Amino acid sequence: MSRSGDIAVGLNAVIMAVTEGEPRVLTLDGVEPTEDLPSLPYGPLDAEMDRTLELGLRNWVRQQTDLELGYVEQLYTFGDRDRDPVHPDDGPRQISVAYLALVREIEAVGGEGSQWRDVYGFFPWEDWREGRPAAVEPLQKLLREWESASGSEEERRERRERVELAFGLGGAGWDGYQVLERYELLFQIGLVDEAAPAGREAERRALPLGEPMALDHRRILATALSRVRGKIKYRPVVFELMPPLFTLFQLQKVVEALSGVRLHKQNFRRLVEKGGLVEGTGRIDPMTGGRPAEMFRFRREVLRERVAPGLGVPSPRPPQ
Amino acid sequence: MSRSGDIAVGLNAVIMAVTEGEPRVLTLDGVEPTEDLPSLPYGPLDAEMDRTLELGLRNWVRQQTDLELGYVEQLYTFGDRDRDPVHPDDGPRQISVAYLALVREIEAVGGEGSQWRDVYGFFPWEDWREGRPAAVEPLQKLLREWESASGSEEERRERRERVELAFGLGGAGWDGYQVLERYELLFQIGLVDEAAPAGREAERRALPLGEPMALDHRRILATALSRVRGKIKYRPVVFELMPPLFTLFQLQKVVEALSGVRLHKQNFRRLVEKGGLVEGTGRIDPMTGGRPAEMFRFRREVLRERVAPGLGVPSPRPPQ
DNA sequence: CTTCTTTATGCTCCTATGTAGTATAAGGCC
DNA sequence: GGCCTTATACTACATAGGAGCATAAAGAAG
Repeated sequence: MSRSGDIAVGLNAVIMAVTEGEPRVLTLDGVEPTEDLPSLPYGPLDAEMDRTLELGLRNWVRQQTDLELGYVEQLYTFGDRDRDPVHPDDGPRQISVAYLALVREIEAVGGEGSQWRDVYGFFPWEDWREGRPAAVEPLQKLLREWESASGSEEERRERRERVELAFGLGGAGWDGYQVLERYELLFQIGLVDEAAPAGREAERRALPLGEPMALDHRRILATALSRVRGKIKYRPVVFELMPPLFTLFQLQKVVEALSGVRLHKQNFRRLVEKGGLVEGTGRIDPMTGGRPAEMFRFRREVLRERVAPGLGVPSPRPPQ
Repeated sequence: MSRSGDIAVGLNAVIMAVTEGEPRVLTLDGVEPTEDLPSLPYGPLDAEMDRTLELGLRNWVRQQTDLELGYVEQLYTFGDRDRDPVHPDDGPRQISVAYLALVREIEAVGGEGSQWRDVYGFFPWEDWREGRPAAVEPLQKLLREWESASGSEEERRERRERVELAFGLGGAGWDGYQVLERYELLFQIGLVDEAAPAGREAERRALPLGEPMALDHRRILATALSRVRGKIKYRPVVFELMPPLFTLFQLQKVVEALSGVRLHKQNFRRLVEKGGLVEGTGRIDPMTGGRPAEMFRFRREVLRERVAPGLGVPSPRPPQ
């Protein structure tokens, strides 16, 4: 493996938490060469010091933010030459290996400029908890226009397929898992700020297209949200985001926050209890409203008992 | 992202096909510094020429093997400092981004030294099509010994949990998806050739531990098999491995080959037909034995109609 | 103290899906 | 024709997932 050209390897971290019912991501503001856009924390790989990529990540996250990461998994490696269309390539080729980390609640975060931000501030169209988000309708209209604005019949069909797949316009409903596909489609069409900041400002400003991020960081965040939504179904990763004791309703709220849909309360309870994912402790919650709720804890043993313990999210069935 | 130390970025390809009912992987023999062990094809990233990592991969695969890749997805990025315990680190830090590619049948492969090999030759314990593989029993016995061979109570419990999780010794059955976890466990225990070639030869030779590969390539292959087995459930990737027309039985054999388990014939048929994954063409197969079978083709439209079209593999329920 | 509101919890019904077995069809071969 | 093989159809049964109703237990309002 010899090297052709100059290459720099960096590590990106998508650090997520859910607080007060909102999924949050840790961002840095203004520390980048990319003006004032929020960015994901990242650092270079220290080829000599870091024995593994993941350890390297943990190290500089600890240094920069005083955060001790628990659950960490590798997400994806981004290495396109033109990762930042605004500032074209100069200097060494940037490869960055992105990681997803889940932390419980919002722990003390040191480091100047680091800040928790709502994930759905970057993807307003992904939050279906209060019904169809306002962003979806106008987006779908624009996508339909883009479909028909193509020259060849062949390309029109291709476009149509992509749009229907990503935005659930075909027979299939909206698939919460396809966060990345949707973002990339919007990016490619040039609707998203990062894509073409010089054009179509008026059109864009009229739409709820979400806050932009530096470089391709919003793409990385989309990848992270896709992964979390997928993984929650067959691995008990939610519990990485929960305190040791929690009520079933709190747990449900966290799952809803991540998956972006409302869940049926009774069925959710049945799912986690009969699935052996949690066990009751006699204790009672200091309450929120009505009848007090029991506090539960995660049952680690479930990992040994079941093949794919997770929290299924209802597959959005096609309307009708 | 400045750089500390010297780093080289390479691209690895796990190119899989299924022929005559066996999953195969394209390997190179003897072109490596690592003696005669088979290795996965790989090449350096050309920082100047390759616009994206995936295009870079496609380029040198085409050059080296005359193979035009269709379906390609990124697998994982390997960057541990000691990826090859036998030949300790010297020279630049090696990062390699591994990709999974699925090709139909065995197409003409140019390039000297390239060769298709059975995947289960590297992981004999993963093929449960003919019932429990011979490798499993002795392996489980050794794993149990390793469990109890620990000093502290705490560590013993940890080991037990890992073993039960990976090898289905707890209440949960064998999970076909955990290929990587199983390989890493065997590696860590030192049972696998790549791990400690100087020790325990006698013990190892008595066991069906699979052929070794160069460097950490067997780990990469394990990652690929995990991914394929997982993905097959919710995406119609099998069809990347099929010819345009096929009988349902042929399709079933390919799914069985990848997932490593036998499937119920009638139910499989119902699954793919009622799931809208395929459509019959009036044509009849030139046969194999009994009654002639109808030829089917993949229905691309299913992507638009269903959220997660795939071929569920029965979850191995705990015996009793 | 009673009533209302709120949240927690228990239970039932229904449908989709998954699993397994049985029966019939349509070829080749003796 | 009888017998082999494989394909295809249909049926019975268990279970998981979805939606709704009913009851329980707290605080707040009157």
